[in-house]
Amino acid sequence: MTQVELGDSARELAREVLIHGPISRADLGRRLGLSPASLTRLSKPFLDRGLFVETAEAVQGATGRPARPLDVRVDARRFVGIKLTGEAAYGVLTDLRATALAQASRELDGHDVERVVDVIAGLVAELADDGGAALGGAGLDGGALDGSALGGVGLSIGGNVTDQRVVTRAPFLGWRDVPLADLLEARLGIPVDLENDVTALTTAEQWFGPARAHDAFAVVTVGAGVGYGLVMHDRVVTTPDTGLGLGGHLPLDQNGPLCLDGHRGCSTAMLAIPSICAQVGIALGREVGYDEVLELAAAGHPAARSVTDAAGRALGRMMGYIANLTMVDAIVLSGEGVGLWEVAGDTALAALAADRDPEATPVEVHVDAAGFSSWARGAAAVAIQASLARLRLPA
Amino acid sequence: MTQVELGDSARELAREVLIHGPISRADLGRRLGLSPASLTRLSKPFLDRGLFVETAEAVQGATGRPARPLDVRVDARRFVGIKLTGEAAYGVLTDLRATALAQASRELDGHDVERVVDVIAGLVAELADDGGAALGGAGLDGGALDGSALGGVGLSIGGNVTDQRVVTRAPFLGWRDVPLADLLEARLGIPVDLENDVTALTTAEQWFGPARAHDAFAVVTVGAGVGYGLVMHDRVVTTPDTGLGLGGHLPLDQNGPLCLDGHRGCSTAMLAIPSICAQVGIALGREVGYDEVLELAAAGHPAARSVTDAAGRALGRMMGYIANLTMVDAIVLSGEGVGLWEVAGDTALAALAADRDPEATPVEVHVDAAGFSSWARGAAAVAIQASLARLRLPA
DNA sequence: CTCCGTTATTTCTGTCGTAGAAATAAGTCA
DNA sequence: TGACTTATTTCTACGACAGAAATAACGGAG
Repeated sequence: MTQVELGDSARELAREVLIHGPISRADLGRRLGLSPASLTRLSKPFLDRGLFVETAEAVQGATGRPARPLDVRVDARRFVGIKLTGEAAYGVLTDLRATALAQASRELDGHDVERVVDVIAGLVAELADDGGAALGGAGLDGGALDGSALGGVGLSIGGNVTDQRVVTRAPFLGWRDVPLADLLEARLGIPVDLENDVTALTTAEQWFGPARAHDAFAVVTVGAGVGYGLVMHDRVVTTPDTGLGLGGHLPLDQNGPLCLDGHRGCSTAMLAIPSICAQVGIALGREVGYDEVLELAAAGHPAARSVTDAAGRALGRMMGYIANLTMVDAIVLSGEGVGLWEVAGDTALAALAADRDPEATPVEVHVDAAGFSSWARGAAAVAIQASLARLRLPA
Repeated sequence: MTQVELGDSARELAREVLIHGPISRADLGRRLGLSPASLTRLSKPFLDRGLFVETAEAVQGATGRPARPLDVRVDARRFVGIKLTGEAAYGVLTDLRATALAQASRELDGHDVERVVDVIAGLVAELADDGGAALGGAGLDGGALDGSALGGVGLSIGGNVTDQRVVTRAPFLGWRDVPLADLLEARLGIPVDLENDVTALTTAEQWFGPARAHDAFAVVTVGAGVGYGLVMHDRVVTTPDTGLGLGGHLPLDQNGPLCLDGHRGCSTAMLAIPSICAQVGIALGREVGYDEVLELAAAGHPAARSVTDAAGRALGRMMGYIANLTMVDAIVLSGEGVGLWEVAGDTALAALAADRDPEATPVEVHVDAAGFSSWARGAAAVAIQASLARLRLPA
């Protein structure tokens, strides 16, 4: 009756049920290449623990013993995801499938590490309280599975993170080698896992997003800048350069505006919110917000229309490069700037089609309209994933 | 003493020794995550069969029991690789590491399947004879391992191949659904494996190329067209679109010439041999061959220089897109058009650097100067890989 | 020259994860 | 009600693995 960490097959089973549940043992066996006997053996500890539940699936007209599909108990634990920027911490409370239950944010009053830790801890406590979840929670393998405890906190940040423990580089905060996970765990008393923000968001899309059935897809985020993530062979691609934002400065339009780095018509210059607002603002002779830009474009205002059309063509071209070079057939658009899709999505698709062999598989484009909270939700996904990785069940 | 197919660990061991040998069991254990006991158990059948050999590595000054590195017997079998185009079949005879031992080619006298099969069979027989290897050979698990027999034939083709058995689409030959592997095996009496030509070449670079230590890299081929292959997480990326040549028409220079499909400044228009020759030919007012173009450019001829510089910038830009979007840090250039690198490689590297974050990992560029025979060698690599996949050893 | 220390490899043995086969279960349909 | 189908469980054997100990082959110090 000792608790042991999950073997490879058990871990894959847990992930498969989390992502595709409810699902029968027979289907799981087919997907995982395991025998019926193994499925029974491997699922029993999860069922005994209460992490898996069986649902009754009414399938009318099918012969044979009815399947007893397995699912995860989504409210077993709550998780908090925090997206940290240079100005604020944005948080979301979620269940085991990263479904947002509450959200909140707090501004930072400076970049001093201890002050930031204070703000984050306060935000976590607020979110936990909102969801009726106690701090000082336990992993998935101890205590009641009734959503009354936090399973963990995920925190994502623009920059480089090492081993999910240390922020090695965070340009917006001016940080180097900050052991943020340890500091937060000391304050909160629950596990904390860090990740680069684009990698975190990509992880969320891999496990919980509309492209989760694809074993290869790309993620493009549009916001203050342009971010880019990639999943190949069912694994998020990360390298030592993750955090530099290599997708943020692709040449897309040689007649476009300049970005801060002096690149004419690169992805950030063409797509980022500040750049789009600035271009339209010049034409209007006044500052203009992003929502207004999109409204003006939707209403046919010439200057707004011109800028968003060029942005749409640039986005389509970027998706063409992505699909043709990474050979993915699904792309997820996320971030607070995806409102652009409403006014320029058709233009983007036309540009993509122009750069793509007509015989090639069509590229699915999924738009995650959740806006900025997707970043925090990505952080929650990191916490969920880490929680599963730490899980130990009776042998 | 029954013969069984290799388990996963044994197969990985064979591949690791083939790619990185000579290598000690201790190092193999570290690379494969296996215990010393497992290394001994798994390597014994290979040693008994004579496929592995032990080398004595003189390491002066090291303490402890000297290592007995394992290597493959490269001359255990010969392999033939055939690259089939619309006009000819090009062949190469290799050893177990795809090292070319002989090469030959034969023109096709039409696209009739039976006639093409005749030409290929003749070419294989010629190459086998050149290398003193008998047809009607055996797999790696039967007969003497002395290079006196062919282990198999690989054949690569531009287009789509299914299960390494059927050419489902070959535009240059006008073929659809041709069971070429069966037809050739009936004629030759040895295993034949088919593959898309870019996938085959990518496989060869993965197992035997200078980038083989990277678990992710891209391959760009320059020739009559432009081809593109990708390895991610140590696996060649293939999709149903493999064969369409999605890397062949990337927009790279909006002031470039047109390709046959009407794309201005796409990769084929900028880099392919026929396009470069045509551009220089227009300036010279006469037809000009590729070798002459490169010579003129090297000598500073203005028109040739201009065309190859533009091509270099386009290549650099393409490599920038590849590295930034696939996150690889190695790119292999191959094909009969890589002579371009001699005259425009510096220009290409400068263009790549301009599109790449200066803090990002430098991208290694490897140039495979073997020319057209790389295609045939790629086909041989497919045969070698398939031969290993079919291997059965005593339990 | 002998002994000690180090590293590599082999041998022995037990453990663990797996699947095949049979049994059991729960439905539909005639 | 019985036959058939499909799902799941139980029982049992097998194979792959690693831990530990033994063996091997060196270099270096005394």
